[in-house]
Amino acid sequence: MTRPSDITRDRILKAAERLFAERGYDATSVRAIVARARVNQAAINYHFDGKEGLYREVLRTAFRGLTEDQLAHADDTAGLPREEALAAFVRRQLHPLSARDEASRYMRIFNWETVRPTPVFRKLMSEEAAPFMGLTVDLVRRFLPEADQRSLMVAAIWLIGQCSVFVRNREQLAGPPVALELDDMAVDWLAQLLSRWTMRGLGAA
Amino acid sequence: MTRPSDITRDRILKAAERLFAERGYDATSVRAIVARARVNQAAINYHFDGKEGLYREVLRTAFRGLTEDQLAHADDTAGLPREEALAAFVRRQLHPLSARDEASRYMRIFNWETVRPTPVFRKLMSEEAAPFMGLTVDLVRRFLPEADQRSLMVAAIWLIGQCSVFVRNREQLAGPPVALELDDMAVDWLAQLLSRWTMRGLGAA
DNA sequence: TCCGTTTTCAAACTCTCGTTTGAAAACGTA
DNA sequence: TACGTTTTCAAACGAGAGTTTGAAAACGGA
Repeated sequence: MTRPSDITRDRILKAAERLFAERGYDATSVRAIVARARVNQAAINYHFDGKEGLYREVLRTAFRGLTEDQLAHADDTAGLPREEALAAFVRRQLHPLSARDEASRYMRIFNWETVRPTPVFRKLMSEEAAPFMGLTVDLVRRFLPEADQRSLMVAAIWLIGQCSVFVRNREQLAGPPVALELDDMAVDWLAQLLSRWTMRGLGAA
Repeated sequence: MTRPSDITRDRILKAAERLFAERGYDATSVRAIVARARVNQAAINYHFDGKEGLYREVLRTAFRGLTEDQLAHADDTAGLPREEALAAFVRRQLHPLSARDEASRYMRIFNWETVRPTPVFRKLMSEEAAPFMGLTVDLVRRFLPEADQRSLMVAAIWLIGQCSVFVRNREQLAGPPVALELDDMAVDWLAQLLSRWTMRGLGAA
């Protein structure tokens, strides 16, 4: 494997991932991508059938990367008491805060999409978000056993939203007027705080 | 006042506000703006010294409009019991869900900025967001009278984040796999749900 | 009314974008 | 080695972007 052509493909993907995360789809030019990847300009059209096709590929990678972490632990948490399962879920959702890795970039790509979703993203979302949403709904159901489906859905989004506001706005929150510096220890502290408030909110002791 | 030239200026501002809110800065062309405003293409450069100057002006308007809107209700809520004050705050934060008015557009322009803040926006934010944050911190302090400043800050962001996740992602949440349709009645129901969970989370009965 | 200023206008300019092209190079297999 | 295929490459294309231009029109005080 790893034929020369695959190397080119990979370099493009890596460069595109970084640039899309940093500037968004529109503001990222094909020329900027090929310059960073040090490949020819026509390579994107050859390997990905255009800029949009490349973006689709990057989005897929990002989505898998973000959700597989939670999905991989789905079985573990199912065996835990609901309080511990929730705490673990929150801690994992906050993970991009304590690591400047792929997950942070993936999150950033998603941020661009939340304001005005591209058709590519909409499709991906409607096709592949179900497992993750299901997992989250299952979790909140353990606290709201009698709630209807719509309430469970809202509770799941509520839970996700509480975490994502910190992840999304980390950079801004670091500055005035909030000045919230989040080192690794602070992230653990934050996770505990959020877990406690969420559990109490959903009616646990 | 309202000389003919001011009318042109105003038409451009109104059209730009709508288009920037809808599509963001990059994806909005000056040709689209002048078409909607029904003015000549050169008018933007004449009156605002270019697209960027126009955006700066729109951003200023948006910021003023939003902060005035939020802070105008600060006095009302100060007199209410903390539970009612919180409910009113949540309902107010969810307002863009049920109205397509100026405030919703302003919020949307801000959403664009949270992904990749322009220098103009950063400055505006660090200088003028303090009153709104202060208001929110005051509100959560009524539930956490003994908490330190950092916890209060986190609680304030937590509160804001719970609401904004529904506002920001309204379009996506309407589709699969969530399929959360939010008409006016549903927004009221959602506001009640969020208020209740938040209050319990922060330790109120 | 007259005249200098302000404002509008259609057209063109320059730049960057994503994509296409056709040939050259590299590759894999017999 | 020889040959068909895959992959790379430099160059150019057409579309759309923001801006500039210079003249025409509208305005406003004397």
